[in-house]
Amino acid sequence: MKMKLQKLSKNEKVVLEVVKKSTGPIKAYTILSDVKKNGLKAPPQVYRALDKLIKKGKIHRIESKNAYLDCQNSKCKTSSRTAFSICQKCEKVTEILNTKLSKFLSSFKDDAGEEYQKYNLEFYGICKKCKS
Amino acid sequence: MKMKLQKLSKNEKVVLEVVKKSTGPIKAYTILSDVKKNGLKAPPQVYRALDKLIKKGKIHRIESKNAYLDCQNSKCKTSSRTAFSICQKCEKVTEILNTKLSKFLSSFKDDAGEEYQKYNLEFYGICKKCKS
DNA sequence: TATAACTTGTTATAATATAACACTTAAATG
DNA sequence: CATTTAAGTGTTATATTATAACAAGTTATA
Repeated sequence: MKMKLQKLSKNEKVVLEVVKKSTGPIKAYTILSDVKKNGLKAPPQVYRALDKLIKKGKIHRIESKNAYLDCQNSKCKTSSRTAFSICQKCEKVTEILNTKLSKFLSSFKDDAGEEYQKYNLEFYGICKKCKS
Repeated sequence: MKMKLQKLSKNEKVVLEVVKKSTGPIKAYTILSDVKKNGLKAPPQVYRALDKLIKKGKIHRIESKNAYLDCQNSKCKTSSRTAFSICQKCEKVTEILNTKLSKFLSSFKDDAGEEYQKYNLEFYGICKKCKS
């Protein structure tokens, strides 16, 4: 399966750095206020970069939080199959990299016998830290 | 496991009817314009009803679409464990009710050994109709 | 009937995201 | 290497989605 080089543009690099250095999922407008020192000024600049970074597998979007998270998987080439655990107390989000899970979901057939190339799974619970 | 009666208020009934008669996921402001003939006028009235309906297991929120869908599962008492298939072409959304899937996910343990009471899974693909 | 819990109505505004257009830079092609 | 095509950028304005805050009405029930 061929892969594009996925080189990053200037704005994409700037945005990715901000997402990377965030300790958790970060919101688009938080990114925007942060990258203003790099000369970026308007929402479309951030959203465009985020969209590309997602397509290039560098970050993920946490749908239930409208927030963006650095991809923790060094082997993550695409953003097509994602799973996360989300703490409902401290809001911590962790990417789940679990072969058994991804195999199960990738080969899952619905009642019509269809498989899916792409999925997003979000687990909600209380993380170990918050439990103790 | 005890269950509240889950009686619906006036606004909740009105909003639920609109969601039910929609052929697919429906957006909050589409609901709003529809329920104006029932006297509802402002977003909070709709959003409040939607939130309650979700809690009562009557509807689901499709996170990646910011849209709301009638629950197809007659036994659906809570909205805590959901799975959907989403056609990327025609946008059709179908709730997946599959025991093997729900059992797998309900008993899934992450690397820290934690299980989760709640999850939302969204599969993306091309539906049978769009394929043919 | 008092009172608590829930529900509603309303205005305003916050938060998230995209359209559209002009312009610049990089890459691919002959 | 000149051309032209594609990708990226900057900018303004606006669309879309959602909530805060508060006043008042309704229902359940102690």
